[in-house]
Amino acid sequence: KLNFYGLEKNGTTIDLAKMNLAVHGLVGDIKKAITYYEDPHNLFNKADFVMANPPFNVDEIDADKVKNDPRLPFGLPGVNKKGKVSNGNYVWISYFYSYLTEQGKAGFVMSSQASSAGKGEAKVREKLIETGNVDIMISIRSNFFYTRTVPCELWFFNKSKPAELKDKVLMIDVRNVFRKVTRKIYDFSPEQLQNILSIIWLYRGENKRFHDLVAYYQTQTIHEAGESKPVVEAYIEKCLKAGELRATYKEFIVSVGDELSLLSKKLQKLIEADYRLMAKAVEKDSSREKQKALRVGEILKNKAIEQLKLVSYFHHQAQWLTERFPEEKLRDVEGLVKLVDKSELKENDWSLTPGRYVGVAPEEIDPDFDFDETMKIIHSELEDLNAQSSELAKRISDNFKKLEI
DNA sequence: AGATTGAGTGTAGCTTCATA
DNA sequence: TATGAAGCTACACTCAATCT
Repeated sequence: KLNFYGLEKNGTTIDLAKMNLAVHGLVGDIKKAITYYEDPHNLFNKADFVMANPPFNVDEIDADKVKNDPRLPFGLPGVNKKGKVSNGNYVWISYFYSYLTEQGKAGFVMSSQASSAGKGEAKVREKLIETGNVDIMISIRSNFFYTRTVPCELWFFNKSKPAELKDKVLMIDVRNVFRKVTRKIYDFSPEQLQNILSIIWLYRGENKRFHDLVAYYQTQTIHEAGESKPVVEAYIEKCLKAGELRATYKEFIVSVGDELSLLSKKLQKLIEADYRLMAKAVEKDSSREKQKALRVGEILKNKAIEQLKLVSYFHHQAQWLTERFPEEKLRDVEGLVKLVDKSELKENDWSLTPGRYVGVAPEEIDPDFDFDETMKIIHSELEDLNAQSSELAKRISDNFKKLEI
């Protein structure tokens, strides 16, 4: 059974935290406190797990008040001339570490600056790494927060690491793994989250879970292909030129693996092209009935495309994993992951920034982006807009003439 | 000592949305 | 459908601690 003990100085946030616990059916005690100076739950060496998202780069912690706090086992990170701790990040980090029991684990969000900061902060970091309990570091790109655009890093401590992983840190850089929710907000899709997690399974030797995930994606690809049948057939029924579409569909329904995904993409292209022909034909003769038929066609097209995309999507997920870890074992992957040991950290000023170790990823090609196709669409849109533009210019000019001033 | 940086700030001007 | 308030975005600019 888990008991939650929370600390927060903001009243509204306390209410939110309590609601969050209640909604998830959890029991917890959230106390109003300023964590820098107080430990009302007396958590020192008591927590099996620590989870936190502390404020970043705070510069108002009174150094005198915290300098003898037992929760700073690695010392003060540095004091500015105003008598404040120059940056609060390592106060938070030290506190989280000190709350852990002998087997405890911690995971928290942290400002990207902290993992490579110099001076006093580097000293604290060195001592922290020397414990051998820094487990995993993950870089997250900007726009994952709803209200701020800052990038961040996830830090994980583990005091019960197996002996062979002691003094090793798994560096993961997923700054180019994301899904766009809106123009300003990004997140991970459930599959992206699983894929990141599966790297950690390999690190922990839970290779079967990795294998099962790949197998799941493969089954799902076939399942989604099956689901595609009725929607694709519905479109073919109404389409303008059935020839090539029908032939490709015949191949599609009997194919497997890579070919299944390729044919799903080919079908998508053919359907898009056919729909464009359909739309062009209606423009010229826009009777109400034909307009209506076009709208039906558009709905059918969208349904078919959406479903076909799922086929290539799940196939792509399986491929993403097997390309990077072909033997279903952890290995260093350029730009994504590297298992680093203490000596390498030392050579790099004890930096814990994943990007520094994993290198730069080879540019990934968006599987859904087709340059020729996109160029064609943009070109035809431009032509329409140009036509409209010259039509409007002519009307404006005519209107001026009519004013006869 | 100078350059860089930032869970910075403020505001004009545009878009969106509810209302009459 | 016209109107105005609120919301949002892009831009210009701050300033001092930290970095080199």
